Amino acid sequence: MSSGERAEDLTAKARIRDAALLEFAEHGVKGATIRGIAKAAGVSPALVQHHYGTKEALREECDRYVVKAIREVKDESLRGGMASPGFFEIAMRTALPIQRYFSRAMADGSEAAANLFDEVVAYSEETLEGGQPGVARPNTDDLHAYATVMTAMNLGLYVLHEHVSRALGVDILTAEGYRTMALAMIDLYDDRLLSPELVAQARAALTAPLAPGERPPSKQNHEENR
Amino acid sequence: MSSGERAEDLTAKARIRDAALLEFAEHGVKGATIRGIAKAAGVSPALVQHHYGTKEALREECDRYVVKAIREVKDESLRGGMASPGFFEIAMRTALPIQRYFSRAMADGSEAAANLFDEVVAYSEETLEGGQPGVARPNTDDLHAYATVMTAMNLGLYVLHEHVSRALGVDILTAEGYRTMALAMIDLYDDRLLSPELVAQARAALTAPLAPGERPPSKQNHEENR
DNA sequence: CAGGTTGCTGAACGTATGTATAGGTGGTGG
DNA sequence: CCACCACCTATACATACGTTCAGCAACCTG
Repeated sequence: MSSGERAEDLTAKARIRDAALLEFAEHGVKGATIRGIAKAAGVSPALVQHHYGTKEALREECDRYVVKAIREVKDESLRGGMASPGFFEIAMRTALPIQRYFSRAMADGSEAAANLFDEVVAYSEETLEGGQPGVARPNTDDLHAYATVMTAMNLGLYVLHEHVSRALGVDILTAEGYRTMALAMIDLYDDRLLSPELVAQARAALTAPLAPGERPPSKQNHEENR
Repeated sequence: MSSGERAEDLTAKARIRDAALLEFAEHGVKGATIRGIAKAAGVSPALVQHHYGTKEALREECDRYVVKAIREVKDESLRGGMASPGFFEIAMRTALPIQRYFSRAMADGSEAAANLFDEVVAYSEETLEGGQPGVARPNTDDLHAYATVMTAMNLGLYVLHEHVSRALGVDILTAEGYRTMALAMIDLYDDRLLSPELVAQARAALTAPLAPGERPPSKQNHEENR
């Protein structure tokens, strides 16, 4: 962690790992090449094999490294007795290549990413359940689904960071862009966007129309006329 | 959009396109192969080239097709004079392969996906600004950022559909799973999760703390002191 | 029926990529 | 000095991939 390392201070093995992090994040696991990673790390392609064996093993090492780094940040912020739900903190204190790799792994779908997702969901669920100071216990029948949706929404902002950054005109992976985004998030979370009537109506539409015995409609939706 | 077509009723060219949609969505643009697409479509690899020339051209055709389909659904729901912000409707009325392709394209990053994202943001912004019945105008200084974040969050649920579905125990791309997710979304949007104190605190922390000596952000909206 | 057009296939080619092998260099211990 | 070992490289090889090409069958069109 700490990201205080200068590129030249690292061993070749570590430089390869860091380069792989970025290449995998940029082009996806399939799109990244050993040769590209080697060039980015300033070594020969053969050295990549020598240290990590296969491309798949290198990817698993990246998974391990990223999971470990994120866990450390998470635990650290837990020990700090944080007030906020933790997303902000965790996001900002995690090094940029790790964020990018994690976001891409989420979309690409690796086992490690899946485990980490579930872990973040569980963590959110605990936080929401436990009632951190300033964080109300959500008003919902299904806290797990609530935490899942909330987690996916927050992570989604990073998975789509390219588009969010473009729309906002600032890279959200920088302090300035992150601030713009976070402020909008707070506005959104602090907002009661939908009127009580519309909420009730939507809830009714979603809970009712699955008639008993009816097979879930494959894609058509309910009649919404009046 | 109908999607009432049976697989065998389609021309080979259309079957190739449909197969490409799914293969691109499943493995990404780089991961999908001409041979794999051909096999899925039940044709020879050479026919893919014959109809679409190159892999890149095939991808562009998929982009066009998907953008067109989503626009049609969007326009249709607009003409219907919808009440809700539209995400639910648009999501549910779009055929599944198109959803999957679009979600993946968002993460992979194609030009068409970028344009569509911006378009959805603009559409959300108008909807929020215009004040649909039941939808309050958001309480924010930066409506564009608000709409951007909201759009990314909603789309993020689909980009991460694999993980959301796993955590929820139901495929959110089915009616039942979608219902579970949508109910949680409504709970979330209807909720004031953060206490006013915490919100104020977070806002203060985000607007103030650009360290002294650090260059002030060029893009700030108003009131920057300290 | 001749000629052409359309839809489609099998085989082949050039290239990029993951991986395996042999070798080379520099420092360290005996 | 020699042997060893960790670190690193150049080369080679097999595979998978995108793409090209020649040709076949069916269907018009005159």
